[in-house]
Amino acid sequence: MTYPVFAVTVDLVVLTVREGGLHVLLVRRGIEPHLGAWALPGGFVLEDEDLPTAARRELAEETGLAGAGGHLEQLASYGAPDRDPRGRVVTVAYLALLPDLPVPTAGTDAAEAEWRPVGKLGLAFDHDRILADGVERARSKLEYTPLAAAFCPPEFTIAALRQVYEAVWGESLDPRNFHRKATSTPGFVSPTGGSTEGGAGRPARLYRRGDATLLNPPLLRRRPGE
Amino acid sequence: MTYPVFAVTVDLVVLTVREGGLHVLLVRRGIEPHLGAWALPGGFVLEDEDLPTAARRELAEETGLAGAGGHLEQLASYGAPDRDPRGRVVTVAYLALLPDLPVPTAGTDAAEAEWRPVGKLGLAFDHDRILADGVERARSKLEYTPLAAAFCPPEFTIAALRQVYEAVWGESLDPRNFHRKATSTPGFVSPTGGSTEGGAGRPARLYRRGDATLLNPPLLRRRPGE
DNA sequence: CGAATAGTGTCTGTGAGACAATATGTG
DNA sequence: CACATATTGTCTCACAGACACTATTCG
Repeated sequence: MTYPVFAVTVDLVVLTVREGGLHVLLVRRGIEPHLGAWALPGGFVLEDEDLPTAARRELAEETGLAGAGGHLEQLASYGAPDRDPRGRVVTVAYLALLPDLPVPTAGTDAAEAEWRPVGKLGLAFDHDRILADGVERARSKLEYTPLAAAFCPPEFTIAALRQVYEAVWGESLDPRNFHRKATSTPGFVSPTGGSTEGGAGRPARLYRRGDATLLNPPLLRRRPGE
Repeated sequence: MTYPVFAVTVDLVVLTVREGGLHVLLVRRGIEPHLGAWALPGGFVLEDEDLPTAARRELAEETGLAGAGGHLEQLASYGAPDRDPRGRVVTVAYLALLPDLPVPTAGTDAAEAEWRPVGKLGLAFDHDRILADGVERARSKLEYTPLAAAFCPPEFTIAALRQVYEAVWGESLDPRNFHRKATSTPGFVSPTGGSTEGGAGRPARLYRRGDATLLNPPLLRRRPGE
């Protein structure tokens, strides 16, 4: 008895916060199918390569940045029979959260790459769906984990952390209550001792990411209409 | 340029609550590799078959039960190069939550099938890891979703629902506080109007699953040592 | 009635959210 | 000093958890 043959790819939902909004890294496809369309970065899993390894390799190739302080996790897999005209292709999607970084370099298969605000983007394949799943995952994870810090540089202010929440959730939070919550939740952030300088207003203390993996208690977003 | 060829399987973490504990459905393998070892039920994805379709088909084949009131969702994918000696096999694991049902019938590839309490089981392939991920997912989901009802028959009592939580989380909950919480959280359960009869003590009202997809506020478990 | 289980009421502590007040920089 | 931003304090309400109490059935 024989079984169908598949190709396996990894696709990346690479998110960052810039200009007050959540942005995703897209590449313009340089090969068929969907030549010229925008798509999530990704590529085939190689012989003898594990899935997380493939994801990290693609991330490095497409962004030129080896997960500098960011976060990478598996999102979900997609394998509808007609999702790729070349044949049966199952893609394992990964979600990456990165600090705001210079415009990425295009990879081998990609003619161009750029950050785009998340939304209805008309991407190649089933990438709109994958992006939507990734954004929803990121929104949820900010509630229960300290991952918002993955969007920040190694040292950051409480205000910067709050702006991450505001950008990802698309709602504004009270700076005073957020400050108290962030600094009092065990393991969320830890002070570096340093402060900002040169800006307007009182200097802010700097923090780095704490050692907790789960926020307790969580930081729940407002649930619209429930 | 050519790319590696994979086989794709779906494996199922099928959980139920029986005898006060969380149990997983295992099959004894009837073919190589790992002939005779216990493993999660699963099989190859067929030509022209979507991943959720394959998962539902395997669930029906291995349990003889077409998701009667239960719940099925994708868990994660596993694709280490050496996870299957036959070659590159990526498996997409699905998590199924079912009410307690009669002992399942063995499927085509399985010599036997039975419910086993979850724990360290020494399963074939990387199935111990997959099982652990599935159990952890189930534990988390009970906090934020009304999925505990997927472990119950269509109509159930609040006490039965509480026993699901106690079994999955492995801790005991105050029946009175749980009752108030379950009945006051919007969309968690809705009364059928009926009651139990014949048992000891006051009859309990019957409920069915509510229409909420997310519990608000959530029902948080005790976090050990955080 | 007594045992058993279902369901309600009350109290207390914690934390979220609204918002006043204070601290400490820059121009 | 005026202004801007950071940080702390106070008040109130909602809810979790502890637990007394009432309700309803069976034997």
